[in-house]
Amino acid sequence: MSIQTRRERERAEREKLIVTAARELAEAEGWEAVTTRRLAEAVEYSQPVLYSHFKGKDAIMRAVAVEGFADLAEDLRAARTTARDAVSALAGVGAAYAAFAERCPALYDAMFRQNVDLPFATLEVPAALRAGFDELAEAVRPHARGDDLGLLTETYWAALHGLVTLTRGGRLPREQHDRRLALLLARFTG
Amino acid sequence: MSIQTRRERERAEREKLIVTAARELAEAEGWEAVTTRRLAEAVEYSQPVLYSHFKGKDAIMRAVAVEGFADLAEDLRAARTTARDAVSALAGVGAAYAAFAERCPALYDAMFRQNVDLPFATLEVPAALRAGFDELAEAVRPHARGDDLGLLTETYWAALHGLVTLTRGGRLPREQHDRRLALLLARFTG
DNA sequence: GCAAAAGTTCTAGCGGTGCTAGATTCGTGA
DNA sequence: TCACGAATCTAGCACCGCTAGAACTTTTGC
Repeated sequence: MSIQTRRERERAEREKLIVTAARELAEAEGWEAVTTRRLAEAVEYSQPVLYSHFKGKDAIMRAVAVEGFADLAEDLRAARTTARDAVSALAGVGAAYAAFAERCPALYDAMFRQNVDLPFATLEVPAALRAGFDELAEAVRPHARGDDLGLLTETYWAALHGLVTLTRGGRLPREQHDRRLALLLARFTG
Repeated sequence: MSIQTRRERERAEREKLIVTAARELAEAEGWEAVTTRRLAEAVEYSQPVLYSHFKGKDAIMRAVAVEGFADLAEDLRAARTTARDAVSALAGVGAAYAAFAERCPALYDAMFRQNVDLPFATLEVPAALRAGFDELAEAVRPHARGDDLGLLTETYWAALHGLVTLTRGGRLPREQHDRRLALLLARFTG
């Protein structure tokens, strides 16, 4: 049992190394710079090793995304629990969400912009994702009035996502970003 | 002057042909299927001809996007002008926007998801883009209350964009799409 | 009318991509 | 010590965006 477990441990460590290297390279130079050759060089293995861990490049991006869900959930939780009242809680999670996207653009892309099919609707991965969504939902709850909480949270999330992605794509001028967040907040807090 | 103008006309026609072929191929099989080789084959010219019209593949996508701005503006205008009242006008442009994104996903991607720098903030291209934004703004105006109209319109637009992209990326279940639009509407009409 | 010049389009190829088959090296158990 | 099985690498496939230079066509000057 010893040799086998050591091997499995080493394998897991190397997998983690790949994911971390991919994330760092993506954050430093964008996902288009994350090629299998450069990634293999970064972890000091040959390309085929990547494929013994992941089915392909998309699967690596997905693994990076899953890491990100946990980070985001943490940020949102911190923002919500330190807020004084219901309004500032919703404002806080909104600002935290936008700040996360700003701070880790490549990670955010892997999580929410990648076209590849993440198991969003399934039960497997989304533990951390679900946690993040629940944080949003708790912040939204006091302002739900009669509306369906899940749907309203999804709508608030979508609005944040839209603001974040349009701003980063150069479609919205960054200067007024905070004012747009404030407008959104006002409409959701009534 | 005759020969010269005929040449220019033929050149313009071929350019139009390239853009149309790119748009159709993208809509049929997605942008990842639009390679310079396949596109050249579709217009029955060799690859380098594409580069005598456009600087590169990104420039072709941009040309497709510009076409789309005009189409979208038209849809939004139709939706707004046929609405009975201020609330149904805002609902109408929202639904029209979402329908456009649903009907022409590849075109929508070129317009609003592509990372390449479209001159959004400049004065050159955005005639049609500006027209579309103005339609949104006119629909938002009656619900602006004291808020800055431009910023509020941008916020509404971003919310629509978020709903549309998250839904298409599989992040939000499509079934409840209309209910989310309704919730967004309710929050913006107060 | 015809060769030279100008302009246009093509063939062929560069360096890169994601991915993989088959050779090779390595740690392991008899 | 050595044969075996697993882990890893080398080398290569088909494709990508893009371009230099050859080949062809059209226009021009005589």
